[in-house]
Amino acid sequence: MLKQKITLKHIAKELEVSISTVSKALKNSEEISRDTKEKIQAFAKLYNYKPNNIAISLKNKRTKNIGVVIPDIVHHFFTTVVRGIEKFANTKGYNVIVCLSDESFDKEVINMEMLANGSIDGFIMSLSSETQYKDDYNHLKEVTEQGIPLVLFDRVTNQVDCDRIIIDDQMGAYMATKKLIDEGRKKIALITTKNYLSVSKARTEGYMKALRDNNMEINSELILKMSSMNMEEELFKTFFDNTEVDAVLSVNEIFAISGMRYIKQKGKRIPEDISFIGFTDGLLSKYANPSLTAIAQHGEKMGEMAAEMLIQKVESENDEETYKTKILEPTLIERDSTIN
Amino acid sequence: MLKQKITLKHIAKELEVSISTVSKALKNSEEISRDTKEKIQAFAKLYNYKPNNIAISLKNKRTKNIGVVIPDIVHHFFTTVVRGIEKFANTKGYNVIVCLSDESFDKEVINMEMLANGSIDGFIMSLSSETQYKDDYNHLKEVTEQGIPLVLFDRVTNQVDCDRIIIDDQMGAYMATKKLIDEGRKKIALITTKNYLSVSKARTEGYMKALRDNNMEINSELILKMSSMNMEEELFKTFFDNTEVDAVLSVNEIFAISGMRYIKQKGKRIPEDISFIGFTDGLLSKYANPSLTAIAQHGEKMGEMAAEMLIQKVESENDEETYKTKILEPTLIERDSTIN
DNA sequence: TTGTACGCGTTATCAC
DNA sequence: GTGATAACGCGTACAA
Repeated sequence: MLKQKITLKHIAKELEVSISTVSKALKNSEEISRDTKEKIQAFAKLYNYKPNNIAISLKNKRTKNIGVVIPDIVHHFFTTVVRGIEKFANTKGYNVIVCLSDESFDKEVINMEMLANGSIDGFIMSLSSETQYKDDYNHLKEVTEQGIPLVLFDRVTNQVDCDRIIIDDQMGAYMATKKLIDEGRKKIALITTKNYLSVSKARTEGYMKALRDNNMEINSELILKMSSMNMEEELFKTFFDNTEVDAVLSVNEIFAISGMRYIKQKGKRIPEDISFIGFTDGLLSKYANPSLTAIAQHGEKMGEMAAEMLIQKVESENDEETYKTKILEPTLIERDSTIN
Repeated sequence: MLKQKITLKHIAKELEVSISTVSKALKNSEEISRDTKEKIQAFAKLYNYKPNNIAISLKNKRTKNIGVVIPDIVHHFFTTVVRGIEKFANTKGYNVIVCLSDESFDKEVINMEMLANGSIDGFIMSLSSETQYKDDYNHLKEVTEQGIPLVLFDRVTNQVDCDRIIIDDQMGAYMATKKLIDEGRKKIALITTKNYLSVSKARTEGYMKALRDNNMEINSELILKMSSMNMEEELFKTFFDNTEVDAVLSVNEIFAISGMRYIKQKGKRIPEDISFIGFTDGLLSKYANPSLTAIAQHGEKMGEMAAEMLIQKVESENDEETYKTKILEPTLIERDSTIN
C-alpha cells in the first residue's frame, strides 16, 4: 500500500483546478477565494502534502544544506563541533551533510567536489592532516571562487579567502605551561605531533613563549614529537625512561593518559611527582584516574559560531569580500593531575 | 571574480549548438559527430563543467543521500556507526545527512519529516530514548508507507516494517555474566538504565539468564537502575555502600568507570576484590585504570552493514515486502578489570 | 478569482 | 547528426 508522495499536480487534478491555484492556495494567497482555499487546504492536509525539497532547491538555488567536512568523526572534539553546527543549523532550517576526509587529501577533494555540485549552500570544514602537510588548498580555492561560502575551523589555513574560527591554541598552551611553572615545575615536557598540523605548531609556540617569559630554558630534549595520533609505545617509554621530567603538557588526551599510566607504573605519583595537563577536554580527561587537568576547546560553541557565520554569509545578498577570523579563548579545567 | 557554475545551457549558447547536443556529447553518445563531441568536451573540461546534483535528483527522483538520525553524536558507539555508514555509502556514491534527535521524540519527528520530503533516498536510524519510552512509531510508519526504505540499528522496534540490525545484547550480557561466574563471583551486580530502552532490557535478560543457567539466585538488590545516562552520584554511592558486591556488569562505560573509581576510593582492589565489565568498548574502557574488560559492539561494522542493507533496498527495483533482521555477535574484550 | 506560461538544470524521446 | 520538446515539482509574473 504505497502512499505515493502527493504533489501539487495530483491535488490540482483531483480538485479540477490548475497547479498554480493550488500552489497559491497553499500559501494562503489573497488572490484565491476563501472557498477554493479551504477546499484545497483541507485536501492537502488530508493527504499530508509537503512540498518537495529538491524541486524547491532547484528553483531557489538554495538547498538549505550545509556541507561539513572533517578528518574524523570518532573523535570527541570534532564530534562536539558537529553537534554545535547541527544545533544551530537546525534552528535555521538547515540540514547537515557530514563527510569524512579520514585525514586524506584525496578524500577531502572528492567529498568537496561531490557536495559543491549543487548539494550544499556552504561548507564548514577542518583540514585533514595530509592537506596541511601538502599545503595544497586549490580545492578550497575552487569552491570559494564559485562563490560558495566556506568557514574553516580549528585546522585552518590563511591561504584561502574565507571565514575562520579557531581557539587560541597558543594561549591555551601558554596558560597550561604557566600553570605548571607556577606550581614550581622546572622540567616541563611537551608531547606533541609533527609541526605541519597548525594546532600543534601554535601549541608548541605557546609552550615556548611561556618558558621564555619566565626565564626558563627551552630544552629540546623535553619535547617529544610523535609522528601520528597512534601511540608509539617504544618512543614513549624511551622518552620517560631517559628524560627527567616533573610536568607534562600534551597536545591531546591520549598522549596524556598514556603518559600518566606509564608514569604511575614506574611508581611515581601524580600530581606530587609529576603534573599532567592535556589538550582537549574530553571524556578521557574527566574520567581518568587521576582526572586530567585539561584545556577546553569549546567545540560545541565553535560549531554553533561556525554555523552562524556560514549561514549569515549564505543568506546575505551582498557578497562583500570581507572575511573574519574569530578566536575563541580556551579554558583551563583544573582537575587532579595538577596541584591546585 | 565569481566563476559562476557553468551549465549545459551556457555551453550550448557559447558553442552555438543545442542543449541536448551538449548533453549527449558529454555522455559520449554515438549520435554526435566526433568533431562536435571533441569541441564540446574540451570546452566543458576547460570550464570545469559538472552536472548539477539537484537537477539530476529532481529528474531521477534519486538524491543519492542517506538520512541518518541518531540520538547523540558525542557518543563513541554512534560515532563509530556513522563512520561505518559513511565509509560504505561513499564507495557507492552516496552522501550522509546526519540529524540528531538529542533523545527527543519531537526532534526525531521533525528531522524525519524534513528529510522525507525528497532530501534522501532512505533512512538509517537508532531510536531516541523518548521514542522508545512513548512507544510511538507513527513517524516511522509514515515514512515506510511512502516507500522510503528504513534500516533501524541498535535501538530498534519491531512495530515497524523495516530492516533491522542489532547486536545480540542478551548474548553480550550473558557472556559477560558467565565470565564473572566462571571467575567464582557470587554477588554480581548489574548497573543498568530504565527498561524502556530496548538494549537495556535485552542486557538485563542476558544477565538474568546467565545467573539462572548457573543456578544462581537473582537478587533484585543487586540490580541498580539509573534513570538517565547522567550520573546520579548519590544513588551510586548508596548502592555500593550498602550492597555487598564482588563483580559488576554495567550497561555502559560511564557507569563502569565511575563505579571503579568509587570502589578504588573505598580501598578495594580491582579485579582482586571486585571485577568489572562494561558494555560498549570505547576509549574509556581502553584507557581506564585498570583497563576495563568490555563487550564490543562492533559499531563500524554495524554501520557498514546498515548502509549496505539500505542501499540495496534503495537500488532494488522490486519493492518486495521482505524485511530482515541481522544480529551481530558481540565480543568480550578481556582487559585488566577482570581476572583472566 | 483563476489559469497560462516560463524557468530552475538535466535527460530522454522523437522529429528533422 | 542535431535539435526541439516534454518532464521532474514548484513558484511566480502575467494574462484572462
